[in-house]
Amino acid sequence: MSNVQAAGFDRADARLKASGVEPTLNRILVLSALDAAGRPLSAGEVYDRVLHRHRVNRVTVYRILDLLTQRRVVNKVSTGERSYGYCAHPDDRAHCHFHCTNCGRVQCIETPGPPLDAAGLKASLGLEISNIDLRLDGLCDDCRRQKKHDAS
Amino acid sequence: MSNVQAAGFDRADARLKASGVEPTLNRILVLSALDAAGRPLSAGEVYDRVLHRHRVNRVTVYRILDLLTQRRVVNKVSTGERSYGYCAHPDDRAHCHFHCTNCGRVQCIETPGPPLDAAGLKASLGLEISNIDLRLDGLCDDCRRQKKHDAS
DNA sequence: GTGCATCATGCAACTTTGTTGCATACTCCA
DNA sequence: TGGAGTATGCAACAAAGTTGCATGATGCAC
Repeated sequence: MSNVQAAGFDRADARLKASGVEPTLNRILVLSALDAAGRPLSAGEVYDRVLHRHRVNRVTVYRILDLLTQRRVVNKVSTGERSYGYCAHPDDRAHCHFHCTNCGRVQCIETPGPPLDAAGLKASLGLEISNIDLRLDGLCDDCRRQKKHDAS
Repeated sequence: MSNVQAAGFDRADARLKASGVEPTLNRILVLSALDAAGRPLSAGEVYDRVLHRHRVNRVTVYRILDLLTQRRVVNKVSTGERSYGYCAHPDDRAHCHFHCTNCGRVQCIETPGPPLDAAGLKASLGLEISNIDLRLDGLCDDCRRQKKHDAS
């Protein structure tokens, strides 16, 4: 195992413990896969990546993702595709997600400031808001270049 | 048929024509179901409502919803649940969606102003953004009251 | 150490949601 | 009338997620 991987495992282990979640091997593998990806992964993608290192059941991955979402270790985010994405963020920096309608890829975008005024919204609506999910759809750089190239 | 229904059909018919979509009976029924609901409906819900008036195939409903989404007659929005929601808005007023994590219901929320600075985001990110999907998760009024009641 | 409770995982079967391919029916226009 | 294009139906399929139950591991009391 490379040092990078080992460090990822340690980090995942620590985050699980800090969140009061028993750091089993499967859970560590799930969390470090998400962490390493740096973008939201679907449950299926997480499953594939964990399976690559260790025999695990699909249902177990779903259960772990549910658990981590509940404990707020990971975020469950809309991807614009059929399934939700899961995304592990090292901190609570303001960010949202960009979904390319052409290639389907989703990436995290760190906005300069909070993209919207959550506190103001909560106050003006009088609703108890626990989570905000913001997704932008459009063409990613690659696809835009590709289309320009095709057109010329 | 009540006058309200008839008016809904006429309105749907007009909107389809205005968007360059052939106003078939199925399409009118789909659009007026969405319009009457006043909140995002899943494809399954739309199917049920249309079926209630007229024999139609499930696939046809999916195809109509896709078509209307493409033509921007309806919005496809994240619901926080397993399936996407479709929502017909009479105009482009700023709005987002609220998803109750307890009962699962989704409602449209018209925000006093645009909830976020779309133009600014587009400019600062340099991405071509065609759609913005903003969802707030939390407890709706009913569920909050219920929980308070249970606790006391 | 033995027995018990609790939790994590595996497995199979199932449900829900959405898609595809192909056939049929309808509409419009030459 | 006939042919092109579009809308719909139907069956089969695929993907994503869930449920119920069995097994295995871990920790604690005795």
